[in-house]
Amino acid sequence: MNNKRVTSFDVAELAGVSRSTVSFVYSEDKQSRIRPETRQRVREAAEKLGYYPNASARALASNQSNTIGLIMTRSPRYIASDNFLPQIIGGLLDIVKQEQLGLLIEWVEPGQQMQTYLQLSHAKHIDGMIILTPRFDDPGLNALEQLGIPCVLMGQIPGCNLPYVDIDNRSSAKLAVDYLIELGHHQIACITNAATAYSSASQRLEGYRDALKAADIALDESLIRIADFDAASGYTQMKDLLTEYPRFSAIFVASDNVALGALAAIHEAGLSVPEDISLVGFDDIPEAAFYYPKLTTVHTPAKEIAEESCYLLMQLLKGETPFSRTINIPTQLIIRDSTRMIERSHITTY
Amino acid sequence: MNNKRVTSFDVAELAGVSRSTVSFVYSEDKQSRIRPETRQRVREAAEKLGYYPNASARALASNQSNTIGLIMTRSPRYIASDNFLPQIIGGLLDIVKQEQLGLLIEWVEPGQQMQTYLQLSHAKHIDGMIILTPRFDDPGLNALEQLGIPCVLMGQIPGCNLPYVDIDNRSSAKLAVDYLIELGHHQIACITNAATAYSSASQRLEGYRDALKAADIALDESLIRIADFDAASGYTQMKDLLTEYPRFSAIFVASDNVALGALAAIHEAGLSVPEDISLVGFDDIPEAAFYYPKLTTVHTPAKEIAEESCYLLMQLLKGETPFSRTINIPTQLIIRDSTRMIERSHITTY
DNA sequence: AGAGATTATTAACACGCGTTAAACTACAAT
DNA sequence: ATTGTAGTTTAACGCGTGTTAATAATCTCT
Repeated sequence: MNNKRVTSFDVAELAGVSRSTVSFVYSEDKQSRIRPETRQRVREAAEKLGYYPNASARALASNQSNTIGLIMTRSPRYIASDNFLPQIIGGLLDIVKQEQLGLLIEWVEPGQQMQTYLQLSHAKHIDGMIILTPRFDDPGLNALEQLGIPCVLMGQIPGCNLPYVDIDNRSSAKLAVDYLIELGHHQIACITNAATAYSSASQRLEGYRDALKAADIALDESLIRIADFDAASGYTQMKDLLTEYPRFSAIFVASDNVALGALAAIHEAGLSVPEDISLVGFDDIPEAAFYYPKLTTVHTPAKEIAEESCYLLMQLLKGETPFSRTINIPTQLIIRDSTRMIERSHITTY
Repeated sequence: MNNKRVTSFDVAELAGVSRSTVSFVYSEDKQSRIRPETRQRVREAAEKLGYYPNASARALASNQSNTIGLIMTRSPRYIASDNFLPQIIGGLLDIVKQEQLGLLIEWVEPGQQMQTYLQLSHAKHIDGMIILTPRFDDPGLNALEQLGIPCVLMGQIPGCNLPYVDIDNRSSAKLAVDYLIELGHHQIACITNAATAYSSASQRLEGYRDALKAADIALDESLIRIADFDAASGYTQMKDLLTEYPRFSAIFVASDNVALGALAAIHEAGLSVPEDISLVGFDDIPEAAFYYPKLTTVHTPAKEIAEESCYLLMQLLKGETPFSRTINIPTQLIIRDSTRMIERSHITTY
């Protein structure tokens, strides 16, 4: 670095105007106040000097950082193997670029939520935040709600009045299991996508229960396993299920990531999908269409969720009252090759 | 928001000290200057008032934002289906949290690189940046180099003197193809991980060429296909390869993501891996061990790469001269189930 | 041409904190 | 008591920009 930083003062000097004028040129909304030829002169001077407005100074003076935060509620270890995440990030990056915003990524440790949220919002490094996969047991959410900090949840927490964008996990899961039942399956296992402290996990599990109930199938708790976001956990849980309690002809795995592991365990046991076991996943991550077999799964429009969350947050930031503080994105069951009608031989009598 | 923001002035007042003292308490390095009991009083006052130092003001005054940027060189569409990315982000998040830094994510449009880099660094929203998968044809890199902006490449560009952290793509790829040759394969196809403008793609392709050359196998250009990061492109390219030129017994796919699509195309053609075609991937993403069949692939320590990049950048930020400005992380061939000795019947004579 | 109305520009303060150099305190040594 | 000294604290300035209220320039209309 040889030469000093270029400030708006230098630009003003070169353009023969005052610093305020330069500032006005750079705040888009009031452009009408500046005569076009003056603005042109300022822009040229800025270009010549290589002037870029200092973000920190702007943030300090205007009290907004033009940056939003994406807050994740799990540790990096689980972030590293989440194939749903890139879709969210991609979706956000798209909008954020259009809107000239920055995107800051953070994660919170369980037990530190309250402090982290408060710090993030008060430090004003970010103007607002999007919280990915919120947890029931997060005491920080109440604080956010009471303090009225701009915030959008990606996922819904019952009893929490924060704005959110989500799919209807429960009915979507029911849809998936309904389909298995429709194919003639009665003994249907379930592996969750994550610990039930995560709202999406417990809601999907509820949907599974709903479907069984609606079809008058007795719930067998031993057919339920809890996974942990990634394929490895799906593998473990499926293996366990197959050795402990192998009497099921179909399974609902509440996350494609987890389903990949489950598939591996099934193959390893010498069984095949869908011949021996029908499997329905959840999320429809881009890879699901290329798994072996191609996954029947619930399509979750990740990009849309990201976009809606972002727009909703932006409305809150502008102080506008959004049309609705809660947005539900419809899902859709995608039928591919991992499911089929039950074989006669699989039907066990009670 | 009912009450005004709490500033260091308020804390100072309540603690009965001056604002400077508060500031000293919050800058760790000079804590020795403040008497423990005074510091205690300040901390208590801060706690009572709910004081959090304003990030923008700090950044402005100290000329450092304590935030680093992760810059991606492709569009959100390709970010959304990159399963290598979460590992990088997870790795960075880990370090960044320990070091109390922020992580800002950005992407650059081709053609806008120069401007984007300059803006990012001059606006001082970030102190330095990590550029993921740099491209040969990126004119912005020169600018970064000449201006001496703190920056680390994740990936190496020949002729570019910016600090980097990378694996040896070329020799790693050679290793993979050597293994196929060792198994008796002579007709070996290749699908790249991305366009050859990305250094990793062209380097891996070079490694493929090296291996063939070393084994005196004539290079057949028609066995080479260019993919585009994701499974979909792998599927397309493989399908094309199988219809256009089906005479190969093995294939090197320079990315596990792409390999997943390739596998699907192979299955769809009624062939199987490794019986009909042996396949070696690259990256060893966490899912590779659960693909069907489990992928033989080159393990790329993503977490380590992320960590080393982060540490290297931090050294540059502190003005320290790092032990080495270029770091190479060793890779390792992981042998699983997607490769095997060639069948006699596959050996064609020339 | 001159008063009034409009528009363009500027001066001056504010944003909240880091940091240097100076001022103050307490205490030991003279 | 005075001086010296190390240890604490503070006053005051600067970081680069946004924004308001006031001033200057331009235009409109009679």
